[in-house]
Amino acid sequence: MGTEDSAESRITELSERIRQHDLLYYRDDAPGITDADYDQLKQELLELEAAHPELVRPDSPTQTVGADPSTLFAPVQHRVPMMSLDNAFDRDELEAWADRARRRLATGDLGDLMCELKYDGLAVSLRYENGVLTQAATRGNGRVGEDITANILALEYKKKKSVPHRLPGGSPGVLEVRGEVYMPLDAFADLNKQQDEEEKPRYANPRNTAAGSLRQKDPSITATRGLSIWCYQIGEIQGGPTLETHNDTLEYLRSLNLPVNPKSKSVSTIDAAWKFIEQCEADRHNLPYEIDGAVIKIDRLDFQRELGATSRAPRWAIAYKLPPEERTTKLLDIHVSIGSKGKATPFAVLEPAFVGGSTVEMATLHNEDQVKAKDVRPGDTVVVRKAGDVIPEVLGPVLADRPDGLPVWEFPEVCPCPHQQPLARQEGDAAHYCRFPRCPEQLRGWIEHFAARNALDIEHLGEQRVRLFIDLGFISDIGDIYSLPYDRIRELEGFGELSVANLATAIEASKQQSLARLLVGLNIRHLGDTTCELLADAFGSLDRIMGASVEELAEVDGIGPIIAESVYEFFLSEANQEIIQKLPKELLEASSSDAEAEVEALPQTLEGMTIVVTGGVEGYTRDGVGAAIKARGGKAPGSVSSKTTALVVGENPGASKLEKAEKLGIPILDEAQFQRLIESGELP
DNA sequence: ACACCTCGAGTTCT
DNA sequence: CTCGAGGTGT
Repeated sequence: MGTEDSAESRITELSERIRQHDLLYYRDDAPGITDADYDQLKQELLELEAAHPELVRPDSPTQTVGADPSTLFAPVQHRVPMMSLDNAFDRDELEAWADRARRRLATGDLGDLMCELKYDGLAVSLRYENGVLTQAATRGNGRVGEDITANILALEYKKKKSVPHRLPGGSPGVLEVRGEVYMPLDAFADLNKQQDEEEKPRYANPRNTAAGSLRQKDPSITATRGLSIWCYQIGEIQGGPTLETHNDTLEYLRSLNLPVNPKSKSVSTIDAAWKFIEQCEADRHNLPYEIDGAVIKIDRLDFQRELGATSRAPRWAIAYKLPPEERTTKLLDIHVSIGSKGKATPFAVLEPAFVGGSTVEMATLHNEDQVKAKDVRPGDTVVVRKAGDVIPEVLGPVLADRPDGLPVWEFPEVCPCPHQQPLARQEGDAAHYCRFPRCPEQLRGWIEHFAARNALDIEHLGEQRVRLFIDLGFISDIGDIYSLPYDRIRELEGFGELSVANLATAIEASKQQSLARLLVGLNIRHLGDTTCELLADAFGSLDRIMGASVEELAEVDGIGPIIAESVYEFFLSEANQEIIQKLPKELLEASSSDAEAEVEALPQTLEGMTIVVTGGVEGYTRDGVGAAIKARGGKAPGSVSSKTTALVVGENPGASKLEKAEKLGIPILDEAQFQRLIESGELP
């Protein structure tokens, strides 16, 4: 009894003292105690609480309210949606935004503008109730994010620029703050130094590493990553002061010891805002953290309310995206890769260059004409960038740096595989092809294609293993996949009992796949997912497709003479017929997918509509969205055209589709509107 | 014959 | 994402 009492009073005392020191540290910026002493107090409290869990109070300074590990990454509904921002890529677009806003405002005047940096990190929401951090969540899709309270609490909160667990006295009943969690460049450098010392792979860039760090299941790992945060917005506030401008908001957040970036600037003209942007661009690499642009906001909050928001972004703010980074590097050589159907694609082999957040060593050059048009030659210095922020692209040579007499690159005459068979380009074609039927490169491509997700979907049979099995002579066509010598595989290095079993199970499961997927796996020229589905639906069985004439094949809507001929030719080949004989009976008897029954069961709400999706939609995989649209009678092509009924904009949308849809005046839907559309077929 | 949709294929890196 | 090319409608 006595120990319980003394423990309780000691806990109270420790909590009080720690809270006092927190206040001194945060509010007054004047630590009243050394770090070591502070840590000792904290340690004692932690130990006491561990010994007497029933005495742990929710507002204890060690707490971890809502930080129950089981809630980590649980969905969190944002009470006020976390919207994304519209983008401007040049001065004209910035002016256009300002004009639109001016026209919407009764006064016709924007008032002051707040210019802020756009930090390259992860948007998060922090919820304080009565001054205590109760919940932290990722942005997610803007409406629903993931609970990361435990990870946020684990950040070294005594360090400035990190997240305080408690706010100073007099803070509002409810305060939901938005900010960007980022990894400072020095923390990133330290982490990589550590990786080097431990001979582990380096992390590619601070943004992804910050994201990965916040996604740790073990918060103590997150704690070591040196993450920081910049707060820049209030989502919800109850019982706080009256704020009139965004500038007030920033000042207020600062007064609560929340880290607010000092580089924000208030200006009164678009001209000055543009100057700020230019300054950002110039300073970009002198900052201790990464930015990817600037944000311009209308300062007065009453103006912000008057302007409101579109379905996806507020009208009172615009993000200026810095142009994708371009770098020069050496073009070491141009090699050719052979695709599963024999297509020879030239690609640039580059001196590794760090561009747009990752190191680039290769980039496709598409075909001979593209190489000629760009006139890039091995030995050139070339300009490289990331197209759409992801795919490396060679823009062209820096002619001034070209060595004298550098020879023009010629397309190789033979296949890079050991058989060195000729590569030929047919009249009217852009591509070269290797036509050697037993080309090992093509075989590898075919096997990979057969096992791929949209075909037979065989897990655990990836590039490495395909290569290995071909080299060992285990596989010389797709039929061999079903008679792999497991006894010998078991003896290979890197194959345990479990991995062999996994592989065997995955191969066994693939026998249940549909006819359409089998067709995809057969790797027939001109046939892809869509056309295979068409054929499967029209004929119902492989037998009937094999027995069909060119004319019968071409009768299918969407199949023309060229595809029909290609299919007919494929099945005419004796070699192919033999391979098909080797496939398991279940597969050969596969019928057009069972999904058909379900398709009919769904209400055909999207009949006659063509819905294009950009970005990821909550609750669906990328392919899944298309399937959901098609299952309801709609079409889901990959690009926007004048026939498009609506464009659905999800997470991380592509700029090109959005732009095109805007130009064509096609309705743009957010995820909520898309949900409604799917359910009822109603366009907003 | 032509324009405009679509589709397929190859591709990068984490 | 980008390029090339087949299919379809005018």
